[in-house]
Amino acid sequence: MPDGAPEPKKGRKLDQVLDGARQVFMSDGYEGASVDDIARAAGVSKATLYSYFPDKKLLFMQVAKMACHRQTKNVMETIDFNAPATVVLRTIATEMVDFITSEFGTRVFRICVAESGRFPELAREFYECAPMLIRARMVDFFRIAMERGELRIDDVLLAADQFHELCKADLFPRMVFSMSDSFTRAEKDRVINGAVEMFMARYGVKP
Amino acid sequence: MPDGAPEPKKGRKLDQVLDGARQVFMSDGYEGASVDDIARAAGVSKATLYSYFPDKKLLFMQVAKMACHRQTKNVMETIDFNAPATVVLRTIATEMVDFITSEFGTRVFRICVAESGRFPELAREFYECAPMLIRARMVDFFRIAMERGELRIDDVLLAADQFHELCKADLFPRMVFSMSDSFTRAEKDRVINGAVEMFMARYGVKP
DNA sequence: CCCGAAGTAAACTGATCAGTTTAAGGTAAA
DNA sequence: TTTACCTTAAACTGATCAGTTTACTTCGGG
Repeated sequence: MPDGAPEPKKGRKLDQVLDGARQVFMSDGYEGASVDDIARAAGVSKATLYSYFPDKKLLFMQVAKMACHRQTKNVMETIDFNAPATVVLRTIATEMVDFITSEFGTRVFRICVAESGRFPELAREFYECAPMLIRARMVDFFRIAMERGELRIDDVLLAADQFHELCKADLFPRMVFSMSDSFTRAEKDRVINGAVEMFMARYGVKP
Repeated sequence: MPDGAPEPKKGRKLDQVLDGARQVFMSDGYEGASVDDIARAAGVSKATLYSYFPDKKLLFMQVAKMACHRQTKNVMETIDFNAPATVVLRTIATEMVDFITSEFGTRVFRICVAESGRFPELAREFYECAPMLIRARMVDFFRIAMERGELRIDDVLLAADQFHELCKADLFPRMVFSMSDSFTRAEKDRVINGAVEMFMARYGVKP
């Protein structure tokens, strides 16, 4: 059976390698991270590292993929879609905002953008992981809420994307351009409330 | 008089150097661009290049700054703020969408994000150039339209940021993650109309 | 026509870094 | 204890690249 996806070989130190690589790639990016640094951070020799991964590129791909997948677990899992629309929207918005403003979220985004030329597959993977997955779950919710008569939406995909973007207002540029590195609860709430109110004004069914 | 901003010295070939550097930086990013490549693209010797700029970093700063400034000229200059709100909003949205979906816009954004660690001043400059300038002009317009009774907005800064984000729905992630490299008029219009309708639903004064 | 400033090609320096090799040290199962 | 494999530190290779230097050419103003 041909294995098209070259999974990394198993071994005692695999997790150490991945952990060290994650740390260094996250803080220095792809080009900025030297393999010697990674080996040091992993507490492993360079030779060992190269016994697990044939080159730096594949190591990076593995780390980035795992980070993307881990990140979209747990999200959207615990939401009760039968709550009122404003409640569900507020919950989703809060999660989005918390991710956008997290150190982790910014780092991953920055690396994906910076390396999207070098690793098109990675950018694609991230895109399908984060935005698309969230979008699909939001569309699920929209359909339920429309059935309940709470929302009226013609283009559900556009509506989902719009809500997603609304959650980035002000915060996202400031994070991405290193203008701020954290936000108060009040700053976040301003954006969250703004997004929910705007969304309901457009798509909410008047009582 | 101390000159805090070290302007590049003048000379016959300065423009050639800047042009070549712009091309190569745009297509390869900062790290990816080699000075030899730039000199070749500029049709200039490496020594000449170094006679204009003391190092690669300063050359890059100059190129990026010029690109940012050039980009925000002309925009928002030719808009008649006395037209009806929906017309003005549609015009602004169209310009934003065209920029977001342009090769140039994506390239500049990508480089600013990738190098925001290496060049914090550059990210700041870009941020103040693009988002802030547009935001300021939009706030001007909001005030006029509010005076006319067309809009009612409590938090004008948030409203401007929201409109800006709405114009990125769907298109922006696809561009930035290299999922698409161009869009049909219909795809753009869908987002533009969506943004204007949503904004008016939230902030428009009912007739 | 001449002179000095500006430009050029090409070689060179020094540093960094991905990836390899070597020779030795563990460790665990049989 | 033997055997087989995993790990290690450190030296090494080869490539790339920013920035410098050198010796030579070009060109425009006086």
